[in-house]
Amino acid sequence: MMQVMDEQKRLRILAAATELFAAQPFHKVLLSEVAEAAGVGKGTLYVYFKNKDDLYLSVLSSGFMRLMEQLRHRMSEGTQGPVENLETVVREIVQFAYQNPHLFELMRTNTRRETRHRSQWVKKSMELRSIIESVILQGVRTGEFRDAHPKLTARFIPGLVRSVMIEAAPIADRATLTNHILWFVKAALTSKQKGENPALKQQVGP
Amino acid sequence: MMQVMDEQKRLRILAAATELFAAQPFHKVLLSEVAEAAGVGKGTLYVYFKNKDDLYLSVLSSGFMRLMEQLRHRMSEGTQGPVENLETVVREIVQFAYQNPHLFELMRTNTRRETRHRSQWVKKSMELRSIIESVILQGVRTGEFRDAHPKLTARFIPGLVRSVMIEAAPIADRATLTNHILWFVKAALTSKQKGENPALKQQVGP
Amino acid sequence: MMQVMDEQKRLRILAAATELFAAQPFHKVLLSEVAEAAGVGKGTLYVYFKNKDDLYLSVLSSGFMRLMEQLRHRMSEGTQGPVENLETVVREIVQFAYQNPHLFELMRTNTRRETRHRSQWVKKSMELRSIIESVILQGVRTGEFRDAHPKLTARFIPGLVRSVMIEAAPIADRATLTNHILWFVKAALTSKQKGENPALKQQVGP
Amino acid sequence: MMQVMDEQKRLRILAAATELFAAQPFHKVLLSEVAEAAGVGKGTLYVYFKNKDDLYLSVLSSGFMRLMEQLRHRMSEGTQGPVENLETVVREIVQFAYQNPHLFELMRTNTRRETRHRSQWVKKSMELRSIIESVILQGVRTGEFRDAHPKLTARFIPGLVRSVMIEAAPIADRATLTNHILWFVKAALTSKQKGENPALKQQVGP
DNA sequence: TATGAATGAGGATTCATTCAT
DNA sequence: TATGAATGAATCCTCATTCAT
Repeated sequence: MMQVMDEQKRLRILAAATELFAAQPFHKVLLSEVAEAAGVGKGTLYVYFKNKDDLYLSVLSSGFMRLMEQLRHRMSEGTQGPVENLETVVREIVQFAYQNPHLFELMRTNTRRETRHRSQWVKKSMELRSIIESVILQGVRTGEFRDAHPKLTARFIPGLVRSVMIEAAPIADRATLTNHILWFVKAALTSKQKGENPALKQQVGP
Repeated sequence: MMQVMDEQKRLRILAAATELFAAQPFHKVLLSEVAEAAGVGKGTLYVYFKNKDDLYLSVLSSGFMRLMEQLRHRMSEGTQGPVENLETVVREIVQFAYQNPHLFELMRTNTRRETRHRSQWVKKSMELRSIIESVILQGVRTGEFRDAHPKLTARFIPGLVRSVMIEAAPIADRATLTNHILWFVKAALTSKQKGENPALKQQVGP
Repeated sequence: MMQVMDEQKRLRILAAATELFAAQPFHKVLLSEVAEAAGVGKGTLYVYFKNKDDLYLSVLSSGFMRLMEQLRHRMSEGTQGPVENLETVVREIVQFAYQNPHLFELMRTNTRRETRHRSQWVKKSMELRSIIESVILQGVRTGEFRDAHPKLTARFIPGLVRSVMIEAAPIADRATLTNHILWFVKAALTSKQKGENPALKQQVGP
Repeated sequence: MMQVMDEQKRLRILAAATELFAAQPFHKVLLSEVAEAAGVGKGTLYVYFKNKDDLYLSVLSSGFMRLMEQLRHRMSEGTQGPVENLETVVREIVQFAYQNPHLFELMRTNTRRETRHRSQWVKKSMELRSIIESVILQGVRTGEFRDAHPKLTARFIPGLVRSVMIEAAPIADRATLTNHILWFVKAALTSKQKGENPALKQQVGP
């Protein structure tokens, strides 16, 4: 009854909302402001989104999907060695974080919540993890990386990037940050350090 | 007026608020729920806290200060080698994260919000960073660590821990997680990797 | 402009609106629902009706006029005794009520609302009353009926039918209801009961 | 958590709402007006009522209960003959209709709808019917009344009164109306008319 | 000090109506 | 003539905050 009438308008709203939600906490963002920023009427928001929550979740969800799109695209461009691939992945995430600073800050928890967005989010989230994991596994296979728990590592790398972006951005420029993150991750994975990661008490789940 | 009469009550409120703020975004947390969870009247909240923002900041601030207390205490117990010290710091943070899971999830951005707490937060935050940084510097000095930007590293280590706790906790037990974090950080810092971190374009700020 | 082009469409809208208005109070009936039920676009409603109020009044008015048409037709078919005429009138109203259950439920108050329909309504309403009244007067003249205030009686007979239809329909079949109403009205008007209806304090108006 | 804090205030709100809902259609009644008329803040309405619908239903429900209260009270005052009892019942209903003209108009359909009010309404509704029915049965037993279907008659008498009040009120004074209704009902029930109400096709339900 | 009923500013949401196509 | 996407005025409702007890 409303489906995709004007995708352009939907995107304009999404863009305006992204900016505003990133700049202020949820409850300070007025839908009237979103509407004005998007150049549409207040009622129009409700044509494209169920309500404020839905709009917010859509902002998160769509941003995340954009990241995945780019990542999948880059990864499919010919095969590289694990180090190169790791660089690509990390650079891509960092670049995305720089291009969507607000959005990246928003990628916290809140996705736990209900709704139709949930499933898409979970799916994309898993896809991201598996891309990272496969890169690590590739390195382990070639002997260039060492990692007793690629699954764990894969899970927290995006969060690590986010953490750096938020905490360290104020004191370093983009190139420095990117290099530092890359160095840190590569250093960890290529380290010859021994004796760590003793036998696991418990199997690591999926 | 508002001279705290019952510290126990204040702590009960803080504990209830911590849990709720960790479980939901700020605007979904109702003060009536906080009051009920704490077993006090709604009005009582205003005896101990200026308003909702103040309560929120107090939650962050108080938890963070607890962490600092412990950390400073542990660090003052005799001098150790940099690796041991790093282990201590990381273990302490992880332990704190386990003991205050809700609080730890809260350590997001929101430091934007100003109030009287702001300054305390900034101060404690700086203290934590400088402890971590000094440990890294110690290692660099002894040649056991390599790090072109200890300041940056110091900044994101707490966030790294947070990220791991949140993302990876569901699929691994405590010991595994702790070891994995320790390994990752130590591996990175002790790596003999070369060629990374070229000259900085810009001075790294304070 | 707005010259009705498709009488069929107009009737479809009217029928859909009748059903919906009968099922829910005015403010719960959405024009979007009416449009959908009628199988037309929302904007089309405004081609045939000035606004929501106008549509509502048209529903009442058109239905009522249909009743009057039938009634006038039946009454013109030769002259009968007052009892037969009363039977005809009541049966006709009951039959109409059965054929237009939704519409009949709608015959509530709302004549308050003004518009152009108002006058038509009032006119038709008066015509119905006067038919009923004339039948009663006929009976009074022949001595078969007794009624100190035919005007009053004439006014509430349609409402009486409506009341029976709504309240009693769930527990009795059509024949039973019809007979019961007929019996009730005839019994009242042919009763030999005395002593009631003392002198009126005030003239009964038009 | 809110239950019956100040019954007086609840009644003030109910009274104000009754007046306003009777004077205008639902959607024209503003809660801000109700609040002002009741001398309370807007938010207070929501302490005592779930929402606008709930307030509306409460108005209907409470009014109806008031009628039942009075009626039950009057009926319990000593035993009378069926004619006297019928007079009492009808007079009581008429009197109530005069005292609550708006409310009486409201007693249309809308109760079909959901909610907690529903059950109370149904219960009171049944009680009213059974009082009327018992009076009719009493008369049938003493031979003073004739009625093949007291259940049906009992069901529509309140609606009959309502109908008269609405349709005929504009042209007659109170005494005239009351007497006319009484005469009509008594005339019908005491009529010696014969031959009506042939065998029923179907049992009359509860 | 503790409370929770009362409040009303603030903002999300609805839906009749318009108008470009 | 027919449409339905767009609109924003109109209002319901929320919830942090106050204050009398």
